Amino acid sequence: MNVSAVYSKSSSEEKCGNCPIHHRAVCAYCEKAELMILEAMKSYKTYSPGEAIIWAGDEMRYVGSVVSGVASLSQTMEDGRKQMVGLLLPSDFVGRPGRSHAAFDVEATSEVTLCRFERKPFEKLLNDVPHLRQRMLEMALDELDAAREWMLLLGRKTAREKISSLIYIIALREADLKPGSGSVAVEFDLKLTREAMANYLGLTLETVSRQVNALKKDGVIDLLGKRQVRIRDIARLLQETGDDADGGMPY
Amino acid sequence: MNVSAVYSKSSSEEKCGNCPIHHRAVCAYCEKAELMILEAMKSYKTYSPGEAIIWAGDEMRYVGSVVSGVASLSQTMEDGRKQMVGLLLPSDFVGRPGRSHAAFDVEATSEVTLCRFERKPFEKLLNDVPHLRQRMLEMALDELDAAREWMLLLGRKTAREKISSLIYIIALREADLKPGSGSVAVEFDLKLTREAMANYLGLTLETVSRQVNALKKDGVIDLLGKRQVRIRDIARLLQETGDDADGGMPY
DNA sequence: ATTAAACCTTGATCTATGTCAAGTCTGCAG
DNA sequence: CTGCAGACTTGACATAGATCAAGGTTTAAT
Repeated sequence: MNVSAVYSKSSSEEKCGNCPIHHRAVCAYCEKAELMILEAMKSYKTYSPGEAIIWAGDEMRYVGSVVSGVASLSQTMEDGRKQMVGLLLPSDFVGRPGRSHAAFDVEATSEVTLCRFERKPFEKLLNDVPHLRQRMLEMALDELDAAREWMLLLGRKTAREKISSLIYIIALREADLKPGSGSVAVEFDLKLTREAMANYLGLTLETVSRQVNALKKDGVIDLLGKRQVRIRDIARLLQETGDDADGGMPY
Repeated sequence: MNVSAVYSKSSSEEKCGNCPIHHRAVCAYCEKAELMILEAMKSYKTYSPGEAIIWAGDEMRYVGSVVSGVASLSQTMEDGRKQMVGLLLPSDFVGRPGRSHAAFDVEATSEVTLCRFERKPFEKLLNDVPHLRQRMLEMALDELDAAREWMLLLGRKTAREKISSLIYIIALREADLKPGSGSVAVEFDLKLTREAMANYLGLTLETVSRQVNALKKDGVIDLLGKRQVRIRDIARLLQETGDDADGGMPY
């Protein structure tokens, strides 16, 4: 099923009220009247896997929200070393208001649908609509916390802990979107190649492959196809991440 | 000379107009009238080197700006592995509005003076004063960019590149505060122990020591005392960081 | 059905950085 | 001046993860 098609076709589906990410995105706090302004401004665009959404240094004409799919924010060094610096899942915001050019590359990892606004008018709106800027600040601060959690992972965790953390985080966000899945065995698609995972975790793809299979061998997860993962025991997985059982994790 | 004493003694020095960080801090866009509200609310507090400003999990009664000195934001794993996730230099903001408990540890690295506001009233102000929330959002987004730059460093750079990047970044901020120092040989105090550097860079202190001395041996920097550094050739140092000569660096 | 491209796995080996263990230097308290 | 603590350096050795190399699978196009 092609989820994005739903959003690019029928205009009756373009009502913000029906939007699956409405309660989490920048627009989360907006009221009816405010949503109508956004509705008038927005346009959907769908990108295919591997397609570039914007390159670092490009002029940033649009900003917007990920409606479906997974995109990656990344940086590349001159010699080709690449580091993902953000994983953009549904409801995450793309682009930085108040900056005319993109600081990082954004690429569609799976098929991605964006709900876009032209940057300039959106910046104006940000000044005029309190609910919008309040949510924007909140999201920026949440992302900052997430980035800092990730710094701990990159700087201090072992390869096994890194892989476990990634799977755990994706699982949490997946479970969140499909509510009602308590602590039953969670099963989902990673939507990332081994190489993409490696770039996110600061590892090589070979190490990712070895560690994923080690987690399988040790009975922490099952693999049903290369990217389809079932978590056998969430508590066990959490242990493997090296994180405090309770603490921090702002996800 | 004890800089902080200046700010904790005479009340004539507590005018925001005289404040050395006024043009960069959260209050940067505030007008006279707005500054007067802030002046009425603020209090200074000085911490000695090594002292904790707040621990992760503590209730966050105050937020505020670093006026002088260096503080570190960090996270510690149960087994003691520690990662700094932010270096707080003068004008940087401490604390997260909209959150009641601290997510990270904040410690004074050198002697640190903070310009503090009680969190609750400050949050209210953030809603009422457009200039304040505008700057707050801008600072959050800048920090997010900086955190992402740091993710590249942690995930992909070699030890030598990491050390070079750290020295380069501190040098830039130092030079910024003492304007007029063009591309002359910059000389400054790192204000960080080898261990603090290691925790920031995701290395061990031994590796930091070896690489700092290697940079000295290779004529990139001079050491005048353990933490006093002179950069012989800034362009050369920039090369050693592995970063694009032009691109990114949001500092 | 056959082939090719993209992705993934697995093995053998190498190396940057960590770990462990002595030291050295500096400044300060007595 | 002496000794002590904290910060730093240096060496020898260990190892996690990188690198290099060869196949294996899956998907989809011809």
